[in-house]
Amino acid sequence: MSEHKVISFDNIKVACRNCSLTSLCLPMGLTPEDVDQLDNIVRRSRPLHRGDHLFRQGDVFQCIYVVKTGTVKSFDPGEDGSEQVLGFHLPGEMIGLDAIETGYHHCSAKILETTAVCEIPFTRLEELSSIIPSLQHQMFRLLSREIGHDEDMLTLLGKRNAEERLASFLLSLSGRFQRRGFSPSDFYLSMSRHEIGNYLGLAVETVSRLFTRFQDEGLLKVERKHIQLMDIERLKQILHNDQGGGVRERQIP
Amino acid sequence: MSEHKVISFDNIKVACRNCSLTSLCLPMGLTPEDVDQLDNIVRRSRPLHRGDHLFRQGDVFQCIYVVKTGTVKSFDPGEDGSEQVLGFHLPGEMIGLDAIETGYHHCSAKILETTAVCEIPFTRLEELSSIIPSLQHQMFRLLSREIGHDEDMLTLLGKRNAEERLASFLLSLSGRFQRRGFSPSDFYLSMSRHEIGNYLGLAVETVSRLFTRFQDEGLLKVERKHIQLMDIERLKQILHNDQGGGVRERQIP
DNA sequence: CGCAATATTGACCACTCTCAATGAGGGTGG
DNA sequence: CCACCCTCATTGAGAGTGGTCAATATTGCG
Repeated sequence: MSEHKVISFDNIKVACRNCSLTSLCLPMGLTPEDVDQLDNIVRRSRPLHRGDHLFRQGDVFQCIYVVKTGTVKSFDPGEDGSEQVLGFHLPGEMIGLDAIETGYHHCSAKILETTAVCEIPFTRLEELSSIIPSLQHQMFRLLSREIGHDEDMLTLLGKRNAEERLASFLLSLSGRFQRRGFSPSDFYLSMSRHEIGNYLGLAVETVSRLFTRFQDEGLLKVERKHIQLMDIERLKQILHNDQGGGVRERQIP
Repeated sequence: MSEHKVISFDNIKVACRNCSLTSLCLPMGLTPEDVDQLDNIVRRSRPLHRGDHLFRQGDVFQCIYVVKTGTVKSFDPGEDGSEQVLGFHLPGEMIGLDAIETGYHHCSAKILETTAVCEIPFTRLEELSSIIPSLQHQMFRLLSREIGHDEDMLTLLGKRNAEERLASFLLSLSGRFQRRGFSPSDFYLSMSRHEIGNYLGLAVETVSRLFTRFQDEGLLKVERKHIQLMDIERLKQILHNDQGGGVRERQIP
């Protein structure tokens, strides 16, 4: 029966299975029956278009979202309109986990390119998690992963210079594309330079200059949104460059 | 029976109840019986001393820790010894949530001043969460809160200048002390200037200079570790100061 | 086709870091 | 109990990364 669904042409089911599989099920020992149960509570939304809001900060929290296709950015709109981009979400990635605590969305989420998402009503997901221990475990893992990722970003913003930040960003994208079966070295950016800079704590101009410099140094080719990483190894070297260089930052006794 | 424990002089039980209450139970509708069950799996560790490691990055993950008294700092030691301080944990706060994903600690944790913690074996906590839906919900909330807090830190590091960062840091401490019944305007820092700077993405010298400046401006009095906030309102104003000042950062269309 | 948004590039400047020297505590051992 | 040392904190001077302002492509959209 589970098999039936996988090979069926019931697009909605298959689509949802895809999202949930990627983020929720694949890594853990969920039985096919469990997956079916999960599938049953997952809803696929209408296609969303660039500029649409998936939700806004302060909205009542009802669903976790999983990107199926497209890209979503999450951001803190700030009290006065000064955004802070918190993340770019590619297919298979979840959005809205920060809303569980208060029941209201802690950040906003906006569509960067035509996107399909799966909606998972959180209350039902909780109910199911109580019944299926491995699903509960998987949920804990997902939340924990988010924390770990945010901590990595804190290190990026707290310790790395502009060059290292952009290299890290590109390599992150590269890896995420690769894991999803796309080219790790040839892709299109769905976000603007402005959004990249905002995300990395840099000015637009700095991002632009760095792209130019990276290109001049043969690290990549860039033409607007189109990126080709020519030397991934050297990009990785940038990350592990001068970390030990600063004697003073060596350690906190 | 639950009442009995509360008024008993079984210090260990009471101690553990205190931790679990603060972080795990208070905000949610756990019944006294649920709390008892939780108490039964919570262990109180021996007192730890300054410099001790609670755990190290890469250690096998077994327990969530809740600070009972004292202060703990969590940090990413970095591959070469360049630390990134990720947080300072006061009584009632949890440590180790980022380890759930992989089963290995994602960061290290070190004692800043003599500290007592409660250990909560995570496997048993998971088992209990399956049985007690409101505990599961509370766990999801705790993890979500951590994500939200990290996101706030990303905004701090990505958008705020040195002055705003230190003001935000002091106000955060102030609020957390107040919530625990201590003075919000008169407290001792358990971390060094170096650690504060590291946490805020600033050099030690910058932190030191800012303390001096804040004192000169009458915002606070500082003498080594002893801080007295003299004008909390003005400190808060610093946070909401020039955010709208930059026209260019107004919004991302 | 033309306007608006986006991106690139240059010049300048400022915030913060780095380097360096001094002072103040805190702990240890004589 | 004091001297010594080591770490931590403070302060000053100078430098540099990256931000700001501004002008000019370039693109995309109505």
